[in-house]
Amino acid sequence: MPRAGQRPRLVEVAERAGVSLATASRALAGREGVSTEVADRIRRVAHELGYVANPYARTLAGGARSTVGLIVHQVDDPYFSEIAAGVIQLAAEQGLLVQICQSGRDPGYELQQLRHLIAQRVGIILISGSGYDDPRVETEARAELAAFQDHGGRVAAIGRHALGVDAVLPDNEAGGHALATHLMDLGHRRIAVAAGSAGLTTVADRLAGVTSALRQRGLRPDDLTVVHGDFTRGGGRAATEQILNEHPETTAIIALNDAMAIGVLSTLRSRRVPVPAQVSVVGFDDVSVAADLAPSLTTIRLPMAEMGRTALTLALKPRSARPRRRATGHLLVVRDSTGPAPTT
Amino acid sequence: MPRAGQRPRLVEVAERAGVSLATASRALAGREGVSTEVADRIRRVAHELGYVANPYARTLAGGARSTVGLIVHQVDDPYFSEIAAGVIQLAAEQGLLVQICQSGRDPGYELQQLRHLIAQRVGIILISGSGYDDPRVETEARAELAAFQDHGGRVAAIGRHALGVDAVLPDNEAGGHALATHLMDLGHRRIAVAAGSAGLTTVADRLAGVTSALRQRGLRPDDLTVVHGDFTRGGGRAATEQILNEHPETTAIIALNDAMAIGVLSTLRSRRVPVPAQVSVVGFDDVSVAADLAPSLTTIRLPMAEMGRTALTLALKPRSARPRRRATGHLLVVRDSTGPAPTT
DNA sequence: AGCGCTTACGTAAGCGCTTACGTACCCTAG
DNA sequence: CTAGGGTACGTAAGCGCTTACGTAAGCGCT
Repeated sequence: MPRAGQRPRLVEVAERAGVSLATASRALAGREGVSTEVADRIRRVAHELGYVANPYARTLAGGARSTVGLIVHQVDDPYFSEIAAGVIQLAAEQGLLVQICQSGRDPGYELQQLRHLIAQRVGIILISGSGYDDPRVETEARAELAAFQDHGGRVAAIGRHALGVDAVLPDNEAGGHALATHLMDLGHRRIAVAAGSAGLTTVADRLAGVTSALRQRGLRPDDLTVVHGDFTRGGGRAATEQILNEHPETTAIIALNDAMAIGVLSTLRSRRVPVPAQVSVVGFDDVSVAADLAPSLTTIRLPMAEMGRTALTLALKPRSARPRRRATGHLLVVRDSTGPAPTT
Repeated sequence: MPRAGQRPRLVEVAERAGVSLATASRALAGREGVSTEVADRIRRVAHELGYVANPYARTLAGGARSTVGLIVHQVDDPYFSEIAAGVIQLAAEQGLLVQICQSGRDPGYELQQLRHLIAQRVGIILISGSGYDDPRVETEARAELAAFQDHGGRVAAIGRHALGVDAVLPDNEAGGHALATHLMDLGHRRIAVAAGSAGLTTVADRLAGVTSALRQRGLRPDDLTVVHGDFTRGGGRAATEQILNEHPETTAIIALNDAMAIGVLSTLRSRRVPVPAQVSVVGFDDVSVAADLAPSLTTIRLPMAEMGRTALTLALKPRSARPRRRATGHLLVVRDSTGPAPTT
């Protein structure tokens, strides 16, 4: 009996198709043990009725997980929102819904969000961030995720390793290497780095690439100034102030992500430092505004949307014995923010 | 009996507190009919056990809705991601999870996402967009939402009206008026508008504000060039090309959102048109990069995050007889992209 | 003392689905 | 012709929670 103004239930479909509840369920789940003829009829009736399974009942009864949880630092940071866009798009194609959380770059709060997601019985969790800088939190998160996976949950990390879960990772080190090499090719020798928090694996890796490139060219670590700050525009501004004040001889600033690079450019502009005539600037990520900045930003392009999609793809597969890694490509995009080092 | 490696259930809490399931449920829901003493004991036990209610069971049984659905055009557009950030933050404070969908600016697809959300029994739906430009889709969406609300669902719209639901709305017309007035105060008479799709209410309203301001100053409609495009950076670039080619006398461009303004600035730069010396540019929204562009963008500030929060607040209240409206403030932020009209 | 009313709690009936198990049937082999 | 086995389907037991209803105790009142 259809109930006035209510969504149809599985019983309605079953009745109209003249079968039992179990058969209807099996047919719609595509499970075997139903003759093709009957299954077709059930599917047709379901479609006619506009039947959509109630995900709460389905999950309660132990059925398919229909939602994926996504934890990002900040949705209004383009790096994360572009990743999120990829995740959401693929999820929609698969008929999955995405539950999104922000950790606000606070490891403790991120752990809390993670627990919340687990408590909410979200079946799949994607974490897009840059590693925990608090080892205690890292340990707890790892334990939490392990337990979650043991109960059949699926997890994938984006741009972050050392979490004991599947991960999609850009080659941060190679990217850092490419940036530094590009600058040295242009004659820069006095290079400063505007880095994010020291504890983030992303920062460590990108920085390692930079230093290894310098070493390859015979530059000493002394030639490199590293200022740690926040992976935000504000962090970039603060870092630039410090660099300009303490190392006025700097001719190139490597921001370890584009958000910082935007802050760097903004501060240089207000300080009336011509870019790239006096100081060259590079970023990392290639968020979409990077091309529209003035000057347009030389940076490392990361396929953010694709990284999000890949992570979801990984999480959709059954768990493997050991965590999988997926590398992503990267590309040095040379634009107008870099130029030859000034001849003093 | 606690089951090994499983999350505790309500029964476990009830048993340990020496009460029945019903009492435990009532106590944790904060419902009356439980003595303070017993309620406290139950809450304490629940906390000790790390009990978190299973949202699927809770929803199935007809309890509280624990997730809010949010439909945006594109998560990687700062306007939407800043709104989303507000929604997600407040939702987290309330212990709600946010299901996010992208419509990709396609009304048909948006309707589909809406249906999906409804089919998934999401209890609260927030729509952040700019109205449908397809009247058939609009009608269907309206019907769908009405039925959803009749079943107890809650809906709020952000920056969009005419949907028969609660809405939080910036005063787009006043904003448009303020921008045009600002430019005319600077002596501009040849003004062009880079507008989004003609069907969007946001576009219509902002444009109406612009034209009314011109009329107030005695300018004729002929003095205004309006080019419709996409509410994106690409749309801004295309519009600028057209404006520059067809109306080279233009001294000021009003982009009806910041994304377009970024495209406008980018094209002017590559065309070597000095801003604001030759052409002034204004945007609308004040997305956070606006201040960091070169030149920094004069625009109308909208409290995006707050708009998101307000929408959720509206949706959390019981439905009122007639749709509620909440106005948001707006503020003209003058920066470096506007200056006196060139004296020909 | 007896009545009704309120308060505090327990009992049990679902919510809509999945799935283990049971059953009827047909086919083939002995 | 019967035993054994496979296939297609039905029966019913939950999943973990909310809540309508029932009940017992305590209170004031006549």
